Amino acid sequence: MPEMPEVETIRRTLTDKVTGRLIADVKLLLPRLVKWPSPEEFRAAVTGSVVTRLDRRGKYLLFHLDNDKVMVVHLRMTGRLYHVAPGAPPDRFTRVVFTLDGGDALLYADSRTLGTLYVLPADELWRISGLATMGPEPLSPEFTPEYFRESLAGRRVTIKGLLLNQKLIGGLGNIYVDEALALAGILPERPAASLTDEEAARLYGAVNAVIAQGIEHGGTTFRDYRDGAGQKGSNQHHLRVYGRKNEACSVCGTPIARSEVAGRGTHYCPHCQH
DNA sequence: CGCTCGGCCTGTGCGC
DNA sequence: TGCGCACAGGCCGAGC
Repeated sequence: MPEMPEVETIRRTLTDKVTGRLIADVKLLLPRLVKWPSPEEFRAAVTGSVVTRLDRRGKYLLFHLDNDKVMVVHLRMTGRLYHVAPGAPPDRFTRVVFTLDGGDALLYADSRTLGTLYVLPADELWRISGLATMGPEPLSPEFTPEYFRESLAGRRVTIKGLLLNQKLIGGLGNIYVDEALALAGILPERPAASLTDEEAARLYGAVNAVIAQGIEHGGTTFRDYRDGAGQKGSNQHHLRVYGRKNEACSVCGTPIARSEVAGRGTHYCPHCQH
């Protein structure tokens, strides 16, 4: 579910709840979600450790532990990670329970069970290929207009497909790609290399803008997404095209269209985007 | 190497 | 009301 703004919101809302806290117990209700090492080793490594820092890279959350290991969580489509008080009502989709020393807990819930968990020595994070190959993130110093423009050169893939490629830009997903293209006035199926320098500059600014807006509004909740306190985001009220098929474009009134680009449901304004 | 497609899983909402 | 189908915010690996 979550893209960079959602994962960043989870990180921000969870930081104070977990930093400096002892993980007293780990219940793996669905052990196959642990991708590295074995579920037994995962449980042994995490139990009894203290969280020293909570980081994010792209859509990955990184819990640094005081045993020089890092617990890595990727929520994929429907994962949720949130803090609950002692005795809180159970989440129907709870897959992992991290009980903290105060009896409160960090829950990992996931209806489609596509999420992934790992624990690794801090210097072996390269074992997670998606982390090792991730490109620069929007709003980061490495993500420059020049980097973006050069990334488009010679690319025959659609501009939407390129924006979704985590090796080139880390953290974008289906919602924010559609939103950035709408803000920039560019059609999703355009070949990446066909963008002019002016269009590339506009899209660069739009990518940063929609991500910043998503974070500002605490993420986009359509169905499953919740922040680290279990609360919904509000960015769904500020979207231009995503999920608005047949609704009037806020700029020109033309009905928003939906098609498939790069294998994903795609929303755009057929009048404003070229 | 670049790119597309199928697969992974389960739940929900819609049309009939 | 019940049923089948389309669709879902991500990513990896196979194959062209």
